[in-house]
Amino acid sequence: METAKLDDFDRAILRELQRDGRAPVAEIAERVGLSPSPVARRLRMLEASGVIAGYTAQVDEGALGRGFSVFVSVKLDRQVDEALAKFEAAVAAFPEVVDCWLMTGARDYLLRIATAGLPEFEAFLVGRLTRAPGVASIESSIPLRRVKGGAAGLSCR
Amino acid sequence: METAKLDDFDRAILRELQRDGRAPVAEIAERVGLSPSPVARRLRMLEASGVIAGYTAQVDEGALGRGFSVFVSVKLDRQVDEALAKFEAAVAAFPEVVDCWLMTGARDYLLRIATAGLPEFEAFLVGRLTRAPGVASIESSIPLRRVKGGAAGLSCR
DNA sequence: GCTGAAACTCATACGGC
DNA sequence: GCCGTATGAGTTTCAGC
Repeated sequence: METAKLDDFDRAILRELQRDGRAPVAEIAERVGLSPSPVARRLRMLEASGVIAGYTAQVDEGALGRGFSVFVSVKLDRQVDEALAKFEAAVAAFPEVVDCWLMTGARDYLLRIATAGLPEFEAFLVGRLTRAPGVASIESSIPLRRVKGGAAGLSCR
Repeated sequence: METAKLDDFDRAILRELQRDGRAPVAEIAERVGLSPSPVARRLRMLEASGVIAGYTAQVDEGALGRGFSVFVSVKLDRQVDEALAKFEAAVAAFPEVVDCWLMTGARDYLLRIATAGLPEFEAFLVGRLTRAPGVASIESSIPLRRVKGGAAGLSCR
């Protein structure tokens, strides 16, 4: 897969699809100023090249019993490859972990945990996350409210 | 809008749509064990009640020139309503800010900034973010790699 | 509330420019 | 590489259970 060069039409199509991932080709075509055929062809190109990784419904986290988020930074007891791989495998298997980044600096990982509420978060923290392989210490930060985000670049204009 | 109660079929439909937001109704119907008609009706209900906030294409951040992320925590000089509102309005207008949370604790906001690279991040930081209304101090943390996430709950099983 | 069929909209392929 | 048309797939509506 090669990183294809995108022209203004491609970027316009991507913007429309970020705004509405189920938008019909005909509607996208009208908004970007093209007929449906080239839009469909560009779409297949964007999907095949990996620029569009997929499509997803933005489901309200509260409706799925995951309306309460906590940011957790994790430090491992060792930072060798195998230790990272084991911890990451554990994280991948926890549905409560909705986001996870390997960091530079004092903390090794930054995670966002989504559960139904504080009691459920506590149960996950002490029952599962602290027992994940290699975990040395954990710090939790509780957000009050999401100001922006959810879909990458959704509110960009 | 009332928080509707969801049954197992609704949750199955939501799971399918998180996995593939453009999945045809007929395909969803087959996977959840229903005929297309009730799936279409439930879908409209889920959209109308806000359980499905929308649909979006998962666009590769690198392809849009935003492949480099930095986490930034921000402290304001005051925490009264008007100060928060002004800062949040500024944040909403910055396309580089892809995620923003109002936090409890020592720092007021946690942001994820996405730019093309470190020089572009520096330009955004000193030229725009530090000049946003009310900003007192900023701390940056640079991630090495995203381990999990992107679409809420995508890797949940 | 689900099923199945009919009407309609939308997506894909092809010929022409 | 785009436009316009034709064909087939997918969506939506409605009668019946």
